[in-house]
Amino acid sequence: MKRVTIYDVAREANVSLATVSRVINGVDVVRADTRARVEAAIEKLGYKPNALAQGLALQKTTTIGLVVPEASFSFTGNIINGLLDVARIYKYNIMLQTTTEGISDITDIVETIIKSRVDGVVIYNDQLNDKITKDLIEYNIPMVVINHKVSAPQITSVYVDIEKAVYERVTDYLVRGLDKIGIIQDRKNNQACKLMVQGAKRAYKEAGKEFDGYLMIPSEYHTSYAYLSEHFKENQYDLVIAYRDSQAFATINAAKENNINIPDDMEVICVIDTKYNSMVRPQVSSFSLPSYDLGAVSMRVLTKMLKNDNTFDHEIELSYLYTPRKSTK
Amino acid sequence: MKRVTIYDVAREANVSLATVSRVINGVDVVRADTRARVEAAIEKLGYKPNALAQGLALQKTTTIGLVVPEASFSFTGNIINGLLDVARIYKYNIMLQTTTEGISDITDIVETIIKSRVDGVVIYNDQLNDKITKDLIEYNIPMVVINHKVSAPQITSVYVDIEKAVYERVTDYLVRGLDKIGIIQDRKNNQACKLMVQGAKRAYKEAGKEFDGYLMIPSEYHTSYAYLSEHFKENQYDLVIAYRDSQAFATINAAKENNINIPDDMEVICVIDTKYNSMVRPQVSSFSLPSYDLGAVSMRVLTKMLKNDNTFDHEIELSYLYTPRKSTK
DNA sequence: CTGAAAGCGCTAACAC
DNA sequence: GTGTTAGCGCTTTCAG
Repeated sequence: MKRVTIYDVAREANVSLATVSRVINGVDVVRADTRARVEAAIEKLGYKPNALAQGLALQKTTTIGLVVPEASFSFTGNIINGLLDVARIYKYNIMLQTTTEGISDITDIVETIIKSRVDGVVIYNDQLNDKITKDLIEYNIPMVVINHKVSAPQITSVYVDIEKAVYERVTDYLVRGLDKIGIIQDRKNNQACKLMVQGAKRAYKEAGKEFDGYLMIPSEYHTSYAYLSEHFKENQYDLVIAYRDSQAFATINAAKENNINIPDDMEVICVIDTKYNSMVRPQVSSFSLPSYDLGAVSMRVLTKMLKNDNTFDHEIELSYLYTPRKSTK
Repeated sequence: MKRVTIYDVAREANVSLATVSRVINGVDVVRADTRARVEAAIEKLGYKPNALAQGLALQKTTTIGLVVPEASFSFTGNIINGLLDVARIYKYNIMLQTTTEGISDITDIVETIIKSRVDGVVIYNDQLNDKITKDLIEYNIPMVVINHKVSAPQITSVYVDIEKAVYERVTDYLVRGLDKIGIIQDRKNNQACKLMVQGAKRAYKEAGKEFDGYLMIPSEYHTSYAYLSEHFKENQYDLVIAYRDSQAFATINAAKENNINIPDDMEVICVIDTKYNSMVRPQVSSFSLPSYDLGAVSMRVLTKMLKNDNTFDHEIELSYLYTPRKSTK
């Protein structure tokens, strides 16, 4: 595969490389016939601009880095879809990296992505903490963080207020006198769980009670299902809230095992759901986090950051819509 | 953000840029103390090599392009995970692109990916046909195609023999005298469905019968579920085979709706499954396509192609493992 | 063991 | 309108 360069095209069309550059960049000063000649040459030679060289010369790559956790691709997948859809509109390329719990340091990953000179990066990761975000800020590159609120000039965050979502729902139950509420730990989503518990605590506090329903899965149990099957033998709940739908399914299965009827004996709600929630019986009531939008909005705002368009907020809250289904009364 | 270049490091360390280049590339001829000086300078300045410039100079980017369909990220997600895991080992970066049915031409997508001078590309897409693969071959770039057998020197295919899988299973039923078998169309996976039907046809033919169980979902129905709920009122099956688990779930739900008991009245099998299959009741028997391996093996073989290591086959068949679960007797 | 210099492919002033 | 030329940041002979 011999590569054809801008020089080859120039020679073929009998013009200088500057002119070729002009036509491939749509600079509108080239005479029509010259342009035609150049285009013919490009076609004939099958010339494709080398994005690398362009990137070097322009100091921009029209590529953004995307960092997501490796697991749970159904929800993440939606985010990616949303992001890619708008990336395509603005002609951005995506460099994808995944973080593996424990194994890979988030900052390392961002580091390798930055080496390839992306124009900006989008991060979705539940393991973010203050130390990491501080490191990220130092990279001083346009960045948007999904589902984690951060405040920094170079960083925009796009998120849903999970704390509030849980707070509102829990309050609703407390008002009705239902106060045996459990929140299931999700090992992969510390941050989200923390927010959920915070929301619950706030609701309980306002009701003059104290929240004590955090269901930590002991490490000897490999799955929530295994633990809950045991746990439900001794404990009963009015409502169980899980982060992802898969956990809600596990909860429901564990309940069935103990002859606990959903939703009559116990109700179940999850925060994020996937298409599988529509195929399962009973379907789980959820907050329907706008996964696709999370990705799409993030990319959209990143394009604005990249062109120094400041007509946007640095903390963008997307709303959720609580959707009751068959797992609640 | 002022960028620090190799020149800055050279000046700081009082050496030439050639020397700096040597140390960052681990060329082992630099005297220890010079090396130390350079490393100190790198550290002090926070220098990060510009992968773009390296790519230009080296004519290789250590980046591969990955093209996948936009939907169904759970199975695709596993492929991506597998691919990324081995990509990380070999220090490859990933440029991700998705194909959208109808909207984006696969060849266009590959084209934009090639412009960024990736060293190779991996494609997973069910809409591939002979015309497209022919175009792909012309790009003359190391390429591996997942789940679609192609024969070309520059292309390696990594796949599971779905035709055989279905053939074997169907034969098994036919032998037992069960010959009301349906295969559900999957609009997003033409190719896979075609293979499934081929397998069924072969089995029927060998049994001296003719297969007529291809369940085409009429276009006025938006979901398989909607159609099957109707369809099962009039038709009955011994076995229904779906491509993905989500379709199997739909089938099961539609069956329940018609008081058809799974697996007693009708059995259900799917080809690919996701983690959701373990959370659903009844769990669906499946062929357990090795999604993760599909990605991992593809990346592994691509690295071999890229270093002209020819110790591999150009058609790599991965095996499936038929896993009976609760949806079959 | 280290430095000088050419070249990777392209863009963007600056001339003409 | 079009051509010339100096970078963009790095690698790699080739000298020394």
